[in-house]
Amino acid sequence: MGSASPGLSDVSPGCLLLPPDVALRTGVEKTAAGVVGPEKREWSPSPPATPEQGLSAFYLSYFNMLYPEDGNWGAKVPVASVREEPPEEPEQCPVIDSQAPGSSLDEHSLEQVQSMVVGEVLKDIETACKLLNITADPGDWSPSNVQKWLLWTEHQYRLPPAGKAFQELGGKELCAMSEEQFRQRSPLGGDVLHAHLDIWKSAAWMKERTSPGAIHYCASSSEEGWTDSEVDSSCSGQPIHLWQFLKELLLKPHSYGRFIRWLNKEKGIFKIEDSAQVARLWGVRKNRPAMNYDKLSRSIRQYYKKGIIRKPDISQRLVYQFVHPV
DNA sequence: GAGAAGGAGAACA
DNA sequence: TGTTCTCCTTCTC
Repeated sequence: MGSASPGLSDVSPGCLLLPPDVALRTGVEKTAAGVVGPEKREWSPSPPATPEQGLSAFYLSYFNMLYPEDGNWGAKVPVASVREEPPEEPEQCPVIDSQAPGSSLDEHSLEQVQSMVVGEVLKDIETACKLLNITADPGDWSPSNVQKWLLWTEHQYRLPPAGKAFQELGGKELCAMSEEQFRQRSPLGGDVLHAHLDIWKSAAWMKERTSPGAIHYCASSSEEGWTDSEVDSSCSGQPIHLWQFLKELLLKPHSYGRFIRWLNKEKGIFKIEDSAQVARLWGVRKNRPAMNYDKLSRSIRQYYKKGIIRKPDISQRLVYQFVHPV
């Protein structure tokens, strides 16, 4: 446990997860593969039909739409960023043309970009898997997993609730549905849900291709001071504890730093910046839609007696401390 | 008013 | 049985 999934090892560990804040900031128009919004595009991700059809290009196009104006991206990749998409050609999956006149992408840097993009998409899904405690392959989902994924995706992209429309559907049934069927069940967000499911299916497909065997995400997200073995519960089959969940969020500052962050990592002191969001995430994780911070904090306080969490010496609101930080 | 603290009982694996 | 959820009251900031 705690090792990076095969096929991801060549990916830069730099965290550029699909952060909820990005999703929330940009809305669905940036995500869902551009299938919604005023500039609706008809691009719907599907796994490459042939090995020659590069997966990297597939994910790169996904990334293009995910972060079309992410200024930091250019700084992270020391090469020319992904080619600007022309306003037209909505039917085509954009392909990077490293030979294009004026392009400063050489083959090496292109590979760097491609591998990073693929890695980030997979890490993104991996994060959701861990938080929701579901497998990466939608085909394996139970109806309850499907509901979790729906709840998650709806929140991420501010879609209208569609859980009831997909009730009793397992992953296999879900995967077999066309975009039109998604739209019929959820007229307002069905296309987005379908696009996202497509991305998950593609990722699972690729994962299977690159690493024969079971798909399981037990990725390393280790940052000094905390070890995955004590935090990553999602692969153990054991129900996750709240304190583990909090550590998981703390380990993903790029994704959840707006909600919860370290004040003093060495001492294990952290602050819940957005109590409602943390409670909501916990509720999604535990399938408790009625979860709120009042209840979550009560659970945290139960840890006082157990010596897992305590209030710091200088007590502050929304600030807690892990008794054994390492 | 929001958060903290803690009692008490229920639910669940 | 242990853990977490839920509801509640009281107190503090």
